[in-house]
Amino acid sequence: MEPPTPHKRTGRPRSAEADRAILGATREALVELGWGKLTLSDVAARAGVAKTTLYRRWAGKNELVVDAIAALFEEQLDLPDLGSLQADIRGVVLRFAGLLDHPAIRTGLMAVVAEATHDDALRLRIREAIVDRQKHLVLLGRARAQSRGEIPPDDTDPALTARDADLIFDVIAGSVVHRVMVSATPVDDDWADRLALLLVLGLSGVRR
Amino acid sequence: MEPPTPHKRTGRPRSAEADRAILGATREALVELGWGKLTLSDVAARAGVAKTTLYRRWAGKNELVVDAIAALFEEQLDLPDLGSLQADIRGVVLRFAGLLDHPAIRTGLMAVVAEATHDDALRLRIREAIVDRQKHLVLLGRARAQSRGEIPPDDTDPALTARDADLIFDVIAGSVVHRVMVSATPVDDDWADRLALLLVLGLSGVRR
Amino acid sequence: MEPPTPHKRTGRPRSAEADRAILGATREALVELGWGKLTLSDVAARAGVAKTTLYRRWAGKNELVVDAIAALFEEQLDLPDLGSLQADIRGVVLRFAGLLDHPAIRTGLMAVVAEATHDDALRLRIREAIVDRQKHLVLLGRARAQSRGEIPPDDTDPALTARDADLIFDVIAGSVVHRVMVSATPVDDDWADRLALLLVLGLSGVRR
Amino acid sequence: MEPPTPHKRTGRPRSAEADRAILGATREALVELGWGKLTLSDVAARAGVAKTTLYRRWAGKNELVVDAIAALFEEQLDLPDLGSLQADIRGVVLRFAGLLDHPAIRTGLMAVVAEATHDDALRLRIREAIVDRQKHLVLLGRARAQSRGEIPPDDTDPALTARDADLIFDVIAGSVVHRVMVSATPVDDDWADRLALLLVLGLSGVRR
DNA sequence: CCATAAGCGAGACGGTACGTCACGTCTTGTA
DNA sequence: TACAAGACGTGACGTACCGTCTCGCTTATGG
Repeated sequence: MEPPTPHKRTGRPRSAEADRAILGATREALVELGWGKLTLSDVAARAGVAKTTLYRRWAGKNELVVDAIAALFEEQLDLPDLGSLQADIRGVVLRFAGLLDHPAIRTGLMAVVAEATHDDALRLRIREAIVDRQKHLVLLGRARAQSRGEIPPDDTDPALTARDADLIFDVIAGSVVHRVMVSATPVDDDWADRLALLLVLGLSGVRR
Repeated sequence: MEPPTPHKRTGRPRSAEADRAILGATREALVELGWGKLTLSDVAARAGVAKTTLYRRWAGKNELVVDAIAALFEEQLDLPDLGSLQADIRGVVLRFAGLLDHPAIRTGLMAVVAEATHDDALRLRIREAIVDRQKHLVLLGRARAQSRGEIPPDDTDPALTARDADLIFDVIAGSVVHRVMVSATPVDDDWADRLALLLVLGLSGVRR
Repeated sequence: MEPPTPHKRTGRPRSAEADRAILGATREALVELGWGKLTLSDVAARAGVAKTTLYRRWAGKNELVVDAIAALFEEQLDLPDLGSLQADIRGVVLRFAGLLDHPAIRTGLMAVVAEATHDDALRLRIREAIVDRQKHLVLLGRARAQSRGEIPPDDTDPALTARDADLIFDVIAGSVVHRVMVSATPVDDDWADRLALLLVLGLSGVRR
Repeated sequence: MEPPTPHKRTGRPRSAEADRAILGATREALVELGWGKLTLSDVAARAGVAKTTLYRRWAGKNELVVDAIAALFEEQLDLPDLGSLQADIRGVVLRFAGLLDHPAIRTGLMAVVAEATHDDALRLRIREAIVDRQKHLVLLGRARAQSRGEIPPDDTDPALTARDADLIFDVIAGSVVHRVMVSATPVDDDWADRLALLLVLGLSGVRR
């Protein structure tokens, strides 16, 4: 969440307060207006900040929204120990779905992902700011399950380990997003249950 | 693909050639520029058509882009019988990933999905034009697996049946989309294999 | 005064009304605000016209102000026959000074001349729009004086003729401008009288 | 040239070097960019000085540029005795035109004059720093001509005397400036000759 | 068979937001 | 206290697209 464009040592330092206000105003505007109607002028006005201050820190709408959303992910997603692998998966699914319940997050996230299909720098930024930070949840869940004896200990080959984590991550995140965005059906306890069960059963043998 | 706004009989008829040129130009521009930078003036120029001609047929950017993308999904996917449930899943995963390999489809699909997050009519249109056409594959695959004896016959409750099909559909489609769009890693044979295995194992017990 | 950038035959024609409104608004704003505070956005607003319409016709503030002032010169400067060469000169001096009495014209004219010292295109535009159109007054005045027998008929060499006209023009215009701008003393009847007398006497022998 | 805003004794003294660098950079930028495009940030950068240093000494663009230009007019013009009134006039015309040959003087002088049209303090400053210093040449020239017997001795009324000197000054200076700035034609020997002749002849009778 | 009614290209129009620039002020750390 | 550096709020800039609106012209049908 710190300013993405760091600066030299000299001169007046950038206001950290401004950063906070801007990201907050961005989320607020995103909720009220949605991606399409959100304008940087409006964000600046809401944050009580000059437009130039905003452009000094972010290159454009995409970058700003990525950071604004990333901050939400940061604070919203964690993985409380619910006692079993299935319960842990169920928990993270519901939590993720809860995030996507905010219309602004839903819209903003999809919009930047869409833009990222033809903007590699943007895709990289999304990866760093949002995706990679959540992937550790998968690793954490697996470690817990191993310590509980629910799944066998790690492969000796770390490449295989990472490969499997990536698969699980794509399945969990992708399923939830597709459910919410495309099927446009809410993620309820029952659905989360069944997805968690599917994964727990499947995981038992996915390693070859 | 015919003009969505039909017109009276009299006067000079609308040029069908223009419709084709506009939709083609839209897809082309979408790939090059993405949703955000795509402008209707540019589309008109590419199509060799006046802006008025374009606005006579479509109400705005959303409608135009959805139509342009929907045309790409006209033909239904099919599901050749590959001998086992796992092979069938693997097949449909690779086939779907193949679709997303086209830049026009990748960019366009994400763009309209993003837009649909705050446009219910648009979401409905996507459902009808794109999603529902593919969902029958899940049902077909299950029927085959049942006839092979790989999974037990249908629940007596058709609601439960539909519920499960929806889950599978969200998992398959969502995982592939997330892999391609967010993780930005190609879907290869190995990944498809592992996803199919995960599902086959998981399906054995997901029914309660 | 017609649009400086002519256009093709096709498409919607430019509004002549807009041109009139813009030039009028420019003069009005020039009077109220002066050159420095005059903004094109404000001019557009006064004229009830979009900023784009303004930029479609003029490249910038300088060009616009030149045209706005030129129109004033056009309508204000003429040369009524006052019966003698001295009276005619006196008349044009007072008339020119009257123009420079408007603070906005004074400011605007000097500002564009100052800018023109390092902008050849602008200098050319000033020449064409303002200076050259007034120079004919010198020729007209001379012709009248010759027909009255106050000065001898033209040289047979037209180059010499033009050379002399240029000298007279620089002296009259320059003296008035210097009096008003630099000496900051009003041009009154007495001063005009004495300048006219100086010139009439001087002209009697300036030709060699 | 000393800092117009004097300061207290205590603390670090202001750098005289900075003053020189700033005024030099201002003249340089004025020639390159003209009044309109000249920016104080740019001047500061050229002078290797911070903007604060600049604003500590001058209140704004106007004040800075006037000081920068005034320094060029420090040394007074003189008037060598060339043997006749006409030759003396010719000499001062060429000398003044020579001054306007420097691009910095040409541009800067016009710029401050333009600015002075709506800034009385600025006009006063120009009068004191530039104009009045040159006006004594007119008086000197007249005295010489009188001692040569070329023109009659002074009026008994000193007001009339000053009045005539002002007229001559406006005519000479104004004509040269108009020739150089507006007509954008160089002042050559021939033009100076003819202007001087015009004045000598005219002066013979301008007194009433 | 030609009048009517639309379609069409071109491009101007009133808007709105953009992203940039310079202004003049301020807040740092260093001299 | 001066100074270099540079962030800050402000406000105009000139541009880009939006969706609408004339224009003058073309192309089908139907009275």
